[in-house]
Amino acid sequence: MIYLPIGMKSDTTAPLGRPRAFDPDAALDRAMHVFWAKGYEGASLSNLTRAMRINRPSLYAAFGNKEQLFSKVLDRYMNGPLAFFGNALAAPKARDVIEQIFLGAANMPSDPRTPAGCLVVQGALACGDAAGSVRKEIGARRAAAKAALRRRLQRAKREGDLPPNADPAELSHYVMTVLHGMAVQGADGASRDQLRRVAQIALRAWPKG
Amino acid sequence: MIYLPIGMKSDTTAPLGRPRAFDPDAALDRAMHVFWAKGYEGASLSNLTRAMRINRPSLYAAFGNKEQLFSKVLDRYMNGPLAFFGNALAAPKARDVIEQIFLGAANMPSDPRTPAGCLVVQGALACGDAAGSVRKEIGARRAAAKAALRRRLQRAKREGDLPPNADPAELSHYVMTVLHGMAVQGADGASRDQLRRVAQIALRAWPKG
DNA sequence: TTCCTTTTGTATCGATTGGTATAAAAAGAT
DNA sequence: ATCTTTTTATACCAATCGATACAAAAGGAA
Repeated sequence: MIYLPIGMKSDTTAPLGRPRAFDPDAALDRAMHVFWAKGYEGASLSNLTRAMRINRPSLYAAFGNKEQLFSKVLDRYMNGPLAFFGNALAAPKARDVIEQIFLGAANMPSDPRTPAGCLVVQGALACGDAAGSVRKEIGARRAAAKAALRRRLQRAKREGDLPPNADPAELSHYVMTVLHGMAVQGADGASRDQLRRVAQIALRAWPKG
Repeated sequence: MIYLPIGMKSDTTAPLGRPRAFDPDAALDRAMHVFWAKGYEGASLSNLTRAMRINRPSLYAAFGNKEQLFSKVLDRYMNGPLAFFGNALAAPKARDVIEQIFLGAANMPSDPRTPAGCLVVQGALACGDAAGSVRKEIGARRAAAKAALRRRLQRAKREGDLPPNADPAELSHYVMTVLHGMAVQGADGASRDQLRRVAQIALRAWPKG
């Protein structure tokens, strides 16, 4: 047995066994589109494998099962189409944070090849008992986003970026409400311009400097 | 053959054949709760018949099939839990219309025996191909509600109840966005008070005077 | 009673669901 | 070349899906 220096050669060589014939990330992207368009329950394994261009055993070997595949797709969705949310939190002023969040959501229907609406909203809002854990996980993602926004607004209040009578918890609740509502409008086919106008009106509710 | 005077006796006598052992409206209410909690796809025929306390052939004889049952449930839902929407349109001033709509939505989680969220939002937002027509119908209901609100706001503008620069179409779009967002919050377990506070903030976006 | 009509309960239909057993194929290791 | 390891493809599994066939049951009409 020879102990190789860490990260010199062993991790650049091909792993043992027959190599994969597909790119897992590309397959995840295709699975994301199916879940996005049909929801967790509406997406069957036949739908998924056909879109991912792999067969069932490959899917189970690479991603576990349908539920774990959905979870990995969710991770990819948060870091992809929903990355604008985390980026917006880095804006210097609270109002810019909100504006970026609203405009980011309004820009989602920009890619016509992308399904309408938001995976985190329409993926598993109401579902059967078998999908209960998926429903809880997707709800936890929504709750985490709201909590991150609330913390950002709490910071803004400490910095004097929000009026003393402003309530970060209530404001974050309002912003998430508009955001989720825009997701439903998007699922109904609302255009980017329509969503932008809604965002503009929603911003009027924001507390004045 | 004897021609009876219309509405005198023939419609008060029991119809031919074995009488029904269940109340169709009560069965519809029970089906509504199942669809409301699990969505169209997540509600199986076994779920439905167990809750409705009838067996499959009775369901098909009385309501057609699953899709037609859902449609009848939707009608009942619009005239029941969602009646506050149509009532709100009758308010004399536009701002009161919106306030009643928001507060009516906020009051929906008042009955703890009732499922969380809104059937018209979470019933079939994203679903498989088999439920495509249901998805279209439920989307048409949302569009009809938005159109009714838009017409009400157009009337308000004609009556001088809205500023000249206000756009009824955009405002109705905004109100529906908040409304649908509140439905998602409700599905996530938001309380009546939380939704009321959101409604209060959302009202700040309404055009002044 | 003897029809006639409708509902009820049981048992089942073919199709589809998520998930696997199995063996051939494709690579590196020895 | 042979062994090992992993992935591929085919075929299949039990369970559940929405939907029905069938006959017994329950009423009014004659």
